[in-house]
Amino acid sequence: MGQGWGCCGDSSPLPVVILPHPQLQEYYKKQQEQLHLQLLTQQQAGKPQPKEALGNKQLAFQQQLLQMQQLQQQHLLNLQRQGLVSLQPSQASGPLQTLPQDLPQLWKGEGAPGQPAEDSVKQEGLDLTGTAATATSFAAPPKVSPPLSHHTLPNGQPAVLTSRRDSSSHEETPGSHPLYGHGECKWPGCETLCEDLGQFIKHLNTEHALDDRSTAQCRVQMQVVQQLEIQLAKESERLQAMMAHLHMRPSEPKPFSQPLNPVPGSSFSKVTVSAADSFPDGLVHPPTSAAAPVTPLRPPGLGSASLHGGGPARRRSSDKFCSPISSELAQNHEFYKNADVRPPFTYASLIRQAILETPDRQLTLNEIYNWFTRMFAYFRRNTATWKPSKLLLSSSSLYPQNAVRHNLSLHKCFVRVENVKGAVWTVDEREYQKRRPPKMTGSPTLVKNMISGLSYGALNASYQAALAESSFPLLNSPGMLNPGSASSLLPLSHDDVGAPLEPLSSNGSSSPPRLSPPQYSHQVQVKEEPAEAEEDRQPGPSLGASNPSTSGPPEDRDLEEELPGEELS
DNA sequence: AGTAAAATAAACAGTA
DNA sequence: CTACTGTTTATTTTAC
Repeated sequence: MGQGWGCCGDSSPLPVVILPHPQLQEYYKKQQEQLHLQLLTQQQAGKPQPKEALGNKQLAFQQQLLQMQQLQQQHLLNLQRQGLVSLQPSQASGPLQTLPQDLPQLWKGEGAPGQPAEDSVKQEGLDLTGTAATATSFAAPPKVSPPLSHHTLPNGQPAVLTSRRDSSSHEETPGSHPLYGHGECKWPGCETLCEDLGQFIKHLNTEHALDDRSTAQCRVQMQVVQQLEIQLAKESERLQAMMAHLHMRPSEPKPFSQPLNPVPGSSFSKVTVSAADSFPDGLVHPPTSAAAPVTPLRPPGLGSASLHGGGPARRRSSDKFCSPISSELAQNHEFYKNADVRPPFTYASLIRQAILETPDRQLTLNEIYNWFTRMFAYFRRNTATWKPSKLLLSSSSLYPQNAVRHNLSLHKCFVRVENVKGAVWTVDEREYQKRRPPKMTGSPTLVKNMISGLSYGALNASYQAALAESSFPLLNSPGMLNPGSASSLLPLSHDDVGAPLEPLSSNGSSSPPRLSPPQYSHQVQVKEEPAEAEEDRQPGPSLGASNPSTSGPPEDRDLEEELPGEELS
């Protein structure tokens, strides 16, 4: 090795945490404080209140701050789900450590842990009231007593830390009320205890009827929300900028960050497909322009799998279930494209993916090269690894080389087909499936599910669940775990489905070129079997020449039953 | 510790 | 001869 593994040095086991929880909370507390003050002033200026009302107002504000906090925590959660904010291992020292080993490498880079993030966060702060206070206070040790500190819950726990209480408002049961939770009225400033919903409703109607006070409180609440939205927009914007910045310079510590917009599911497939399809062949992105930060990237949320990159040298770790490659790739397509992270897939699976992504299911060697460099910033940046062993530093357009060629030649699953223009490479799906014995690791659940041949959705879910479970506990939040559905729309998604457990049926006709059989006119070279024991399969012919025409779209051969009982290994 | 698979490196042959 | 493509062998790493 020793080639240009630029940013991915080996072994630097300390994950750099961007925003440790405590800091974030402090930060948000500060924001709340500011907001609190500001709102207070607004209120007072706007319309003078009787003293008592003011006291009441303060209570109301506190309540609102709680809500605001809740929003913020949700935001934080979102960030965490996206992997933008790693969970401070420091606090959850133990089990959390299942974080992908490569994570450190992603973060590793330059020195001071947490520095950049902290800087960027504190530099702006909440500008409701002039940033100075906010900025400094954030940087300052958390001794600043939050305005809410006196607002403690019965158990003495600062309200700040008990989002649980508020969160109930989101998970209401049919018979509940947004303003009623945990037996008390959640109207800003009102914590009246109500035995049941009925009583609460009564209370609501009497105490919080339509009057000046209620409307004023409502207005304040609106402002709170508004401010939060503004703040959110700002933070999002900043995040985008950070992303852009980092993508532009992959040599920087590379968080697996993604712009906001965790568009769940829906747009994923579109983005991916279009991106994959839209690239003209042979187009190689200039390394420098790699950034496409504006597009809604999706988090490599799946966590570990996607982060298995880099490493001291090579690591194909997840290739055991490397079948999810296309979905994983689909989901994190943008990520790999921009982040200098080694994709956790084997060359073979990547090559296959490249080939299968094309309508014809065939690629020339050069096109495969291009696919690699196009799809993976990593391969763009580590061209040294790719260059032919020979020497030529000069020969410009030589990127992926030896490894790809080697793999193409080595694996029986890659079949060379000659057409008029030259030779193209295709995939013999059957061979590809064979070459991976169903030994897989991962969570027992995952394995079980795979073996029992659950639907892709289930499989994918459990896969993700397993990953999330082991790596990113917070990923378990409902929102983020469903990309499976999206990816299942992808033309290639079926490949993963079948891959892990269900080798494709012998028809394996693994997609004869759907469009242009003519090209296969010439000879098909069948690879020599090292082990002569396999006479029953004819990879080559099954592929190209034979059964041309119709062979429906790939989707057809989806989950064909029957697996070739025979092993091979 | 042993093994299989993959990554990596490199030599070499064929062809345009 | 050079560049590219393709095959093969050897070694090292990694995961199991």
